[in-house]
Amino acid sequence: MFKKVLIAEDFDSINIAVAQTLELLGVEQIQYAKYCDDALLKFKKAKHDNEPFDLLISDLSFVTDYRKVEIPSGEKLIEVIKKLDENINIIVYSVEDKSYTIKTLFEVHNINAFVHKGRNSISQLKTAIETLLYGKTFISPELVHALQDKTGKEIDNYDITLLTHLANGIAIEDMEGLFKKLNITPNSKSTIEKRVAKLKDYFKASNNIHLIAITKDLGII
Amino acid sequence: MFKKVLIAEDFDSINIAVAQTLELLGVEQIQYAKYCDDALLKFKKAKHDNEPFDLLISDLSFVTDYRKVEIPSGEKLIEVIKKLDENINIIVYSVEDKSYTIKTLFEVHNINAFVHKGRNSISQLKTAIETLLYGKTFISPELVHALQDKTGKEIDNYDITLLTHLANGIAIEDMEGLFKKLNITPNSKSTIEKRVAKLKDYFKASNNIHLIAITKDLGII
DNA sequence: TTCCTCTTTACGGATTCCCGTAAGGAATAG
DNA sequence: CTATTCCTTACGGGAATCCGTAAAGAGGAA
Repeated sequence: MFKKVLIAEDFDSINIAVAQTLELLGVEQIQYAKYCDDALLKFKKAKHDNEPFDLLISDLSFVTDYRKVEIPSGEKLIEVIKKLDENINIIVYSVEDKSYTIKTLFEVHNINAFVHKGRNSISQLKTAIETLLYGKTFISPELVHALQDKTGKEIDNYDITLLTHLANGIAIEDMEGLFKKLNITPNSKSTIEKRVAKLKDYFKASNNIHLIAITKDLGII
Repeated sequence: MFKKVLIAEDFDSINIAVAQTLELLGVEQIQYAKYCDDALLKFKKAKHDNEPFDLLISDLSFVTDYRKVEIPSGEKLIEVIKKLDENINIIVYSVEDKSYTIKTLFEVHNINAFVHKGRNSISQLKTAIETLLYGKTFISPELVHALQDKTGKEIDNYDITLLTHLANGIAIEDMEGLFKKLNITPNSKSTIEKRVAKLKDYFKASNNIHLIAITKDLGII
């Protein structure tokens, strides 16, 4: 079993549950942090003391509050920690279900497991930990499709920028001028109209209002 | 202290933490349900057995999965349970922070407390429970502002219906016919246009797209 | 009733959206 | 080199929107 585990998670209730789970699994040393910055500090201190963590369990999104932070997200935290310790095991424990994000975590950041917060996530977390001990990777069953799914690959940053400005009340009429000012290309009214039409087609929206409602519901903007 | 508490919450990790908290507070009987439908069943059974719950702690949003459910949300669950037992204490434990939603919960559904899931929500939950024992209501400090927010007071059901259909892609052109079919008055294109204009003015939206984006963000639709 | 006010309808013009077609330009293949 | 393809840009017409004004209807008070 892992000896020393670090939990990075902002919600106190989830911290309690994960810590309890680790205890029941026989983990001897459990530490947790509600901010990524604190997690990094604890990680560095442990490494410096020659008692490094052998497992990190991290959330992805952290609520921003009054406190000013350096590391805003779990993804960034993982990136930083991986640079400091190539061999640490990492489990992401998150509500995230976007295939693009999950794919990036495995393929770019080399995480070992992705456990999807949900109705049975604690037992999945246990399974993930045991799977890691055998040197294998784990992903929640309901998300295995995400690794081969290509949804989201077709929506790029340009689309998201466009949708965001649309949702902020910018008329397509004015989008051309705005994009030119922001140095975003392509920026002709015609191409912008075409791109919006493509998005409407893609999301099966009947008009621009519908499109914004749908993409907001999907959390794309 | 409360004797018998029902938890309605889909995430297992949060269920564990809330149950542990209740135990530490000395609650004797704790039951939990991961689906609203199950929560209602347990509630009815307890009432039928003459051993009713005296407190419900409920989430608001429940992830939909393969299972077909009757009650999709915590709000609906609260509505149903309140009809069966006028006097039950209700704590909503949710990540929700939209003032309209929170205000509705207190003013329409008469909940007793709203605890905002976050970094210190478990201690807030304890405070909420103790506050309820004194017959008072509780809301997380970071959300007290939500209750005095004026937004939503002047928005009636007609507006919400209109906005919802707009968000579903119905053109104003077709709204007149739809409203007549649904026996909603007023239903002339002109009046509908005026109402939409009023809403745009109220929410400071620059066009209909912007309007839908804003009202979706506020949780009105 | 008559006056007054508020709401609902009706109508029209200016603007914007929506959706075609077509031309211009860059990259690639043969 | 030309041919092809893909992307961008230009332009125009019909549809829907946005935003006025004005008329018709509903309800209340005296």
